[in-house]
Amino acid sequence: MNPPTIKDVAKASGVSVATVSRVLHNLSGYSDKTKQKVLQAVEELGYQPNAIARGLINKRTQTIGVLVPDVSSSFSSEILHGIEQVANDKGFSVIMCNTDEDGKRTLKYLQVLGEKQVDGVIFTSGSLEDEYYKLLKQMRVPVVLVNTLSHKHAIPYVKVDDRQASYHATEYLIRKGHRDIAMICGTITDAIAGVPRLEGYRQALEDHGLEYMESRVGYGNFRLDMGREAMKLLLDEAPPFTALFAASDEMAIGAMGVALERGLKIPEEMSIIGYDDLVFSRMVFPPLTTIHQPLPMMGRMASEMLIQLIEGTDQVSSSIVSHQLIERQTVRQMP
Amino acid sequence: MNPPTIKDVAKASGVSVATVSRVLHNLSGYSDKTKQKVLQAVEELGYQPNAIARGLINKRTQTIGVLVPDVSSSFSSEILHGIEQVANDKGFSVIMCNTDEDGKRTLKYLQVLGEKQVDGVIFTSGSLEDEYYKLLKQMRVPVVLVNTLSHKHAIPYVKVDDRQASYHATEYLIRKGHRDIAMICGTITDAIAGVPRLEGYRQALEDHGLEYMESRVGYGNFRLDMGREAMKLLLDEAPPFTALFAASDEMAIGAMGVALERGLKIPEEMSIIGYDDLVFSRMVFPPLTTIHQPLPMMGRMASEMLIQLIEGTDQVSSSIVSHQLIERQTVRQMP
DNA sequence: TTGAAAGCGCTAACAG
DNA sequence: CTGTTAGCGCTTTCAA
Repeated sequence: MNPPTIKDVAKASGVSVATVSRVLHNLSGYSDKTKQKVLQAVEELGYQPNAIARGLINKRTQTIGVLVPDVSSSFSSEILHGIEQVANDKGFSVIMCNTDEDGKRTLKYLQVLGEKQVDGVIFTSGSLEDEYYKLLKQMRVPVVLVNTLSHKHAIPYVKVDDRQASYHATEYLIRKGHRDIAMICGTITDAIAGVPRLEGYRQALEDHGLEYMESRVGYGNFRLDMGREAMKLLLDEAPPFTALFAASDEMAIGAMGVALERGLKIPEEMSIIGYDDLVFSRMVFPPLTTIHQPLPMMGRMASEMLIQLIEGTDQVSSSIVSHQLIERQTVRQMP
Repeated sequence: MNPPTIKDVAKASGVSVATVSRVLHNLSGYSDKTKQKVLQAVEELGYQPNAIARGLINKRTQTIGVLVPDVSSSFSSEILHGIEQVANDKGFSVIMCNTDEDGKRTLKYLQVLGEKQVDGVIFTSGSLEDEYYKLLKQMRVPVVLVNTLSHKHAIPYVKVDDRQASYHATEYLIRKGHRDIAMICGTITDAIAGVPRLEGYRQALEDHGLEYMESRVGYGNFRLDMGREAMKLLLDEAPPFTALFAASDEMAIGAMGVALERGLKIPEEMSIIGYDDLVFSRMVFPPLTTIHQPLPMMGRMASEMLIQLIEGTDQVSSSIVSHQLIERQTVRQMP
């Protein structure tokens, strides 16, 4: 048999569907006796409201869509976790969309989210292309950005100040007595996460009277393997350096591996500072000193903002969350 | 204005909604001319079908629910990634539910998934309690299990043979010449992932004429910190050992950290083999030798099975996927 | 080749 | 306090 509907409950309890609906929503307008009857029927039939039917009428699905570049990365999944947490608390489900950083896929997801009538969407990490924006606009639902932002469109976001954080990391190395500091930066075509980090590094160097040397910066894509490659290149071809700032923990750890393989002691002979503070950064040995981004919290904040918007708040303001420098054991104090 | 509906398209193209529906679904029964008109109207209005309304009628939402204990863990998110991938390919969205291994939350999620009329659910890692089963049954949709199984209920699953894999890991250590082998096993109350791994270890020892010593097994909960604690205890109180088998990579890495902190060289003075092969296990230094579980693939398989079931296949068979021993650099060949 | 109409399960006036 | 009814946007007979 088919699952029981509100009609079945009505019949079983001898009242109308309207009344059933009323007691289900705790509205007023029925006697205590009917309430009992209805509740009992609900119980007996094992009735569950149909959220689809409800959504059709309310124009609310209590569902949000979240786009992430790669769920299986620690980075994305920590944010996702935060998002899911508050969404669930506030009665929203999350449809998770793994874009693979692929435009086609992203577009398709947006399309589907639209058709599924999600109440809002959270877009994480990556640049919000015009095409995306167009679709998003078309779906007429609130959007919030996490770990990215749009210069072109006024969309609320949650993000740390990369430039400042990079500056902080570099300056820390300088304070520790390092004067020859290399950097492995992320995708350089990435205006959001790539460029500002490089700038922060450069600025810190200059502010402290240290020369910025193009030959001391390697380029990666934030991932481990590119961190390794960049480190090899740096070690082979750059002017010698005693410290390295990597624009992501993955790259830092990759670089660390290369250094260790070459017999360099960390931090005695090579200091390394990362960026992100992924969960496993404290697991490696020696534990990685890094810039902490409060990923789960950023997810939670985004979720909260989005839901406020959904519930009718006109405006929420973007949030620059503060990073934190976590000292562990990969940076040495120079004599 | 409200988003355009099929009615608007009908009006704009001067035909009935039935006809619009027909061309949208590529059914037969309209002239080429009408088709053009309709398509043009769709285009002009920017019409998007409403999947909610569609779902109400079809009793199909093209959505599945996935329950994971902790998205932010590498373990869960790798499986999730696999699931999402094929789901998306086959036109399904995934609602992700983070249970936190909490019964109440799980129950609530199941409830919501039921109300949202998902077409199926995938349950990962953890024991399928009777209460869960009851709700699942009530929602009348197919279910598949990943990285767990149910002895009580006949539900298809995808899983590696833990006992065998543990045996394999232990035997490998023995082949490498180790005779004093400790183990850190997972939650011992976990009949699915805990006990069998311990048994495999024990069996391997016995089959090779080695004594199984209760004092050489530590207990953890699969997580890093417990791995650390267990290792400390083992190092302090167990009879000396040259090799360790940890029932999860996290614990292996935790144990590795402790060994390293105490000045033990890995693998020269302490060999370690893990279990899972999480992405970061190759990132640590030295890279971890471990039992590989094809997590993303298991996710993909589960997704495929579930969708087959949804599309009407009567039965699918459970799948014991094979593990693989990945030799990296944490196990030493004894002289 | 087309359209009218019933109805999916529910909510929300409106009328008693 | 309670029931009737008109949709929500769509699919699908059934007739034309």
